[in-house]
Amino acid sequence: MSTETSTAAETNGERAAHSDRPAYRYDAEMAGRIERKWQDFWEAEQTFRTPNPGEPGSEKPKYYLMDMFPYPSGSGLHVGHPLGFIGTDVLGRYLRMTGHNVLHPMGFDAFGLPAEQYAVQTGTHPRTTTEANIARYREQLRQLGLGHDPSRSVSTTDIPFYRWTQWIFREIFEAWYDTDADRARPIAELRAEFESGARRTPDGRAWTELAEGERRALIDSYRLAYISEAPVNWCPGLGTVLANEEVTPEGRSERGNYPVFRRNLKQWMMRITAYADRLADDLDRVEWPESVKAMQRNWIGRSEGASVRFAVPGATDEIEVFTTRPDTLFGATYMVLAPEHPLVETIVPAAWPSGVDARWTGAAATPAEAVAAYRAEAARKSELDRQENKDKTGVFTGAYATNPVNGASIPIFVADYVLMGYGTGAIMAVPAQDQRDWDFATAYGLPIVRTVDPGEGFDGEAFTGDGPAINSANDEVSLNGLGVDDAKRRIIDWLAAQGTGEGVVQYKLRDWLFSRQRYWGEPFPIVWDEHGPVSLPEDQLPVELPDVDDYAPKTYDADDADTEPEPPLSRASEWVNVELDLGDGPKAYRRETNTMPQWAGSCWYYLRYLDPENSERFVSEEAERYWLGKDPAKADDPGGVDLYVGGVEHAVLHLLYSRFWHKVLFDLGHVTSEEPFRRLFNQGYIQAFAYTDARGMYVPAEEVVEGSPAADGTTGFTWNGEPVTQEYGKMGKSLKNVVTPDEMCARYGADTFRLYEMYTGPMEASRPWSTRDVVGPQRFLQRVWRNLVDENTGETTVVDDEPGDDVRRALHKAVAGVRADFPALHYNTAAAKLIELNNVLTKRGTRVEREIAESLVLMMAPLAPHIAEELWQRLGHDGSLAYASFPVADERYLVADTVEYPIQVNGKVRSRVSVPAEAGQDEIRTAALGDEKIVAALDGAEPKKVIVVPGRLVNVVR
RNA sequence: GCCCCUGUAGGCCAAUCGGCAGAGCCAGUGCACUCAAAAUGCAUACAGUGUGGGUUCGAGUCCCACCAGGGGCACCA
Repeated sequence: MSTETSTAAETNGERAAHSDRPAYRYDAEMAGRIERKWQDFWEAEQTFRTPNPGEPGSEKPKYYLMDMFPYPSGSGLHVGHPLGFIGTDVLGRYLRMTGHNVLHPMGFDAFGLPAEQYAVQTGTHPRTTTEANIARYREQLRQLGLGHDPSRSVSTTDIPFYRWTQWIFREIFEAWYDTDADRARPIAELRAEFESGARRTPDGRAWTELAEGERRALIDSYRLAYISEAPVNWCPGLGTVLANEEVTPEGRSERGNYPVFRRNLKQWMMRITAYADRLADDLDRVEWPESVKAMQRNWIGRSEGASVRFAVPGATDEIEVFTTRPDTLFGATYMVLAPEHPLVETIVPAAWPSGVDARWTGAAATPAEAVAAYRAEAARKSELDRQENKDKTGVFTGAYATNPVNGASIPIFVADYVLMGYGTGAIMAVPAQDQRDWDFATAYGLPIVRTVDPGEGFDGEAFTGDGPAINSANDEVSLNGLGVDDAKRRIIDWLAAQGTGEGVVQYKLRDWLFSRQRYWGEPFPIVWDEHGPVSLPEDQLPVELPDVDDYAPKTYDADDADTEPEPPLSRASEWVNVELDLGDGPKAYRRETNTMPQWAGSCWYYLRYLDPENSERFVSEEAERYWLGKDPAKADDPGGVDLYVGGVEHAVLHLLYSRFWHKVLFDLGHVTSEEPFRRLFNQGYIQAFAYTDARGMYVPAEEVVEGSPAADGTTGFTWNGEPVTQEYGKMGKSLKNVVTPDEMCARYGADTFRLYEMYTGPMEASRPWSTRDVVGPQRFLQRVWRNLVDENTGETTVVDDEPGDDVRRALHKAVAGVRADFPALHYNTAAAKLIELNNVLTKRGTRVEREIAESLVLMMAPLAPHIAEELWQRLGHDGSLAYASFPVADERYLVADTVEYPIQVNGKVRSRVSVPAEAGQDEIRTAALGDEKIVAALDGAEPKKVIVVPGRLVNVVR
């Protein structure tokens, strides 16, 4: 604030110097007083306390409105953050005034790395930092006048909250996916099936023959939350595994720049892949932006194809491939295994076949050497290297496979363009119909056989389009002449009959890595005994985070890949080693020392808002059914939050994880809805200009002066006289372009700030922040105030006269428009209509009639609630207008007596005529053709055609 | 490379079913008020809708191609 050159200083200076300003002018100071007054009032009166089913008020139609909750960061909010929050608040306030029981809660996604890092540096407990940040956020949000129900605010770090996060984890752990019933079921039912013999064990032994350890391992292999050896990003220098996003393209940690290694480590996984089909299919049942649905479908990556087995003469194992183009099998001229494929080792012969192509051997003496060298090279490359370098490389294994459709002997290569992580890690290569295979075949001199006719004049390489099959017949089956889809069906049938393949569905979606070696997260409700993990019974929850001396995981020599993660909790040995009675008498256990990822709390917080105090259940059945239940009036409605607003950055992960958890809870009978969020809306972002000087350093954006563009192409922006370069993008501390809501509230008031944010564009549009434009909305509020209140006395100037028809028309036009705009989230146009109405009143210059004044105040209340409440009170009403009835348009004032029709001749407006509103088409036509300018334009000619659009225009074609 | 979104006045944005390109805000200009300025009020200029085709009586709106900006995916067999 010390370097302030802004108008805030000017404003304050002026006020001091000009005490002749009217005492009751609506300025920032007045706005501030009004805003604090009404915020206190709403809090004291519990205006926004929302009734649950059974309580008075719950008989109204309900509406569950929700924002994606924020992470309370140490730097607080900037003006971009509350855009969505204000948008939902406007809708909530509008819906309350139109008779709805609106639930609009707010909470905090408060586990996370920054608080933990701060703790590592300073020794401050993350809870201390987190709670301080939350308090700051609450203040910042409160001053914006958001109508949240404060009694429902939750934080994921609250122990009563994460108790239920643990409970849900336990439910997931204690469940398995029954693929026959296509739903999750309790694990006890699976165990019962094994015990009774209804379900057979994989090796056919009876349940009673299995040792306890074998039984446990078998059951554990079915669980929806399970332990797996998974390849993860292990960073010894930081002592933790990292998410993919936390690894740089160079294969180093984003934080600290330490080497990161792909290593198989034991981690907790969630079996989200069991839900792949339902997660993809149910996207058709929700009202979400198509782009987000597309991203989720893409992420799930369902593709239908066939699994085909190729025999390898001399080897015991077959090679199984996945292909989406089984119709091209006759064109498969070689095979490729991923470098990590386990069969690589077993099929490699001792020596090269005679006459092997020199390009295939990698100049190695034996296939084993060639393959070993290639695999070592591939292992060195990071995943990104492999993706960036699209030149096809590979090496021959020395072995051949037999194409099941024609018995052809085809060479088997190892190449890193085939990924172990997708399909079976092996492909049949069809260069004629796949560009990647074409590229490889060309480089290594492999044959190319077209099996789809690309048609006359095709001069491309691989042909991936549809066309009749050619060269595709054996003694038993012929695909020749069939289109791609028919050919696929026929060959799959044939493969199935032969026992060499069948139709299958593949997904890109992988199971979800769920454990982190961090302190500031939810502990797992899991202990370990000699056989594996055991969930704690419900009555032993929550498992609270222990206090520790050191919040950091154990770190190692940065290059020592062969180290093991040691989470901070593992050193809390008194907490880790416990004696518990889990039903079989007291026994020693070790606690799970990983913690859950930050996504865990956000997976279900929308459920806790419904019933935040419940200590018996994560949410009561009644509350869930009332707020989230399926709407029987809508076909195939999945239920869920009525409107969920947030940024697109959560398009996949958060929204997919939540949907997964919700479906598990549905399957287990804990909720009645099938989807968490019935309707999703992505708000745009407030962006900002930033400026750099000649050295590329950011300069304070607020102090940059805009000049006129110079002839040499420079933009004319200067800072301290120095030319600077303008950039456009995010708002951030390091970019020196942050504007905070606190500043805006101080300089203009919260209502002006709210109105500005809602007014500058539609909710879904991103747009630049422009402080100088904020005066527009402020002037509007000032004019409304001045139209209704005497600036010198503060008394209302409203009169009880009957308004004239002209004003009534303007009013009802605004009412009708605003009633359409608010529910559609078109706040920018709603505000424009209110400004228009107020401009009519201003221009008229007379005292405003009560009927008009009250309607205007009610209509602006969702956007600018504090000033509206204040005016409502000054107009003589007691209490809040939060539940007052929103004005209804009267049809009588929406129709005009006469309509002015523009008359076009050949599409160009030539004249206008006024016609009574109830005139029929013939009358309008006659009036138009009788108009003297039109008569002149026609010049005696008979019009070819006359188009009359009722209520719109007339077009005469000559 | 593939997919999605967006291009309207100096800036931000409006424009029901294809029907008069302008609702509103900022900045600009002029005037009033003022000793003056600020604030306030009043009045105003400014684009033919990214480009090129097409469909139509009529296109910002529909279709095709291209350009620019933003986003997503990217050897997924």
